[in-house]
Amino acid sequence: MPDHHSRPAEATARPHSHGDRRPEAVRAVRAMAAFATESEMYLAATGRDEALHRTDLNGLRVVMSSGDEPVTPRRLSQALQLSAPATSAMLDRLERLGHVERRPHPHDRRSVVVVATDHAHTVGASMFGRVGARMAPVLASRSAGELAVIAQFLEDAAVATGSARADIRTTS
Amino acid sequence: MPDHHSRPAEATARPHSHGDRRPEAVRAVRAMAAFATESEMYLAATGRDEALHRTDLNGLRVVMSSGDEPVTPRRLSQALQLSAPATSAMLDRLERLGHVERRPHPHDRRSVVVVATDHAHTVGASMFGRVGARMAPVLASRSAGELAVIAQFLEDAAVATGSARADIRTTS
DNA sequence: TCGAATAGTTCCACAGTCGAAAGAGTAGGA
DNA sequence: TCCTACTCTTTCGACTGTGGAACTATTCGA
Repeated sequence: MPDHHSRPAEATARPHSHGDRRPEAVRAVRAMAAFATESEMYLAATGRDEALHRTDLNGLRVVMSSGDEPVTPRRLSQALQLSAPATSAMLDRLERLGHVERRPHPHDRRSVVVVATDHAHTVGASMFGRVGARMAPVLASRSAGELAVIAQFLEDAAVATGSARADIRTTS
Repeated sequence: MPDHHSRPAEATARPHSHGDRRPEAVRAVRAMAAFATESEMYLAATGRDEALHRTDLNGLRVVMSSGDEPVTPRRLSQALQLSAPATSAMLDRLERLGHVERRPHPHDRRSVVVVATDHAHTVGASMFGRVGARMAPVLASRSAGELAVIAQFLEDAAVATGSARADIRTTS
């Protein structure tokens, strides 16, 4: 997605109302784009390192962050915006590599419950640990107050991005 | 990539030195993961909307944000971590859809220079405009001082993520 | 009880990636 | 100046991920 360097970005960053033209806002938007791009490239690189496709990594993320809530193929399909066959194929790959197990659903015999294995947790630890190590000084050098501002902003930005994605469906 | 909900994340967020265990830091890391995930999903959704693969969108981003520097297939290949044939195929797709043009390189006849068309700028404007509209109130509600803190943090976080990606190559 | 709907999997066609190879061009050293 | 090694891009072919259609098993409500 183009950042503020490109023509259309600057021309259309304020489609309905006047956008925020403060230089701090421009810099923040550019920084968000750069961070999003680096995150995507890190995902792709770790995927190559672990022989996992991007979809597989995202699937693991959903399974591993579901808490006590059982994860079914249906739920994964919705969370990842994948078709049913693609979700099945992804689970085939993760199962073959020993990252997940399909278990019978406790009260719906059409379905299965997907659980992550210890191997998956090891891989996740390695991935998160690597970026966590590099991120530690970035976090440590900020005060609690600054981190709270940053966190709140990113939460709001995530919601806004999700709304923009929903806008695509309603305008198509 | 697993966020803090998962076991390995918490267990390994401090691989060498003690990580930042302040609740504000935990919240910030989680917010970064959520924002990165939403950004990736927005990219995928707009890609589907415009019949453009994720690689194509990233390619356009590189072409459109290159300023005066000529973009060659070689440079695109490096920026996107794609093989030469994959870069060629991507340019084929973008050219066929009228988003880019391949022009003769001014002083290296082996190469070409890739330029974005007005059509590409229109698409970029639409994509950025949509998310820009949703992001506008998020930016407008922050002071210049807050935005400066946020931007600096995300720039540092992007560098840290890039370093983590480089770490993959050296430890593999 | 039965029919409609749901859940997941399989089959198959399409599309994106990369290794190998080929052709054209460049650069540097003898 | 010329030749060799290297570079750049594209093409070919094999592999892999996605999604539509179809199938099977199961669930649920009339």
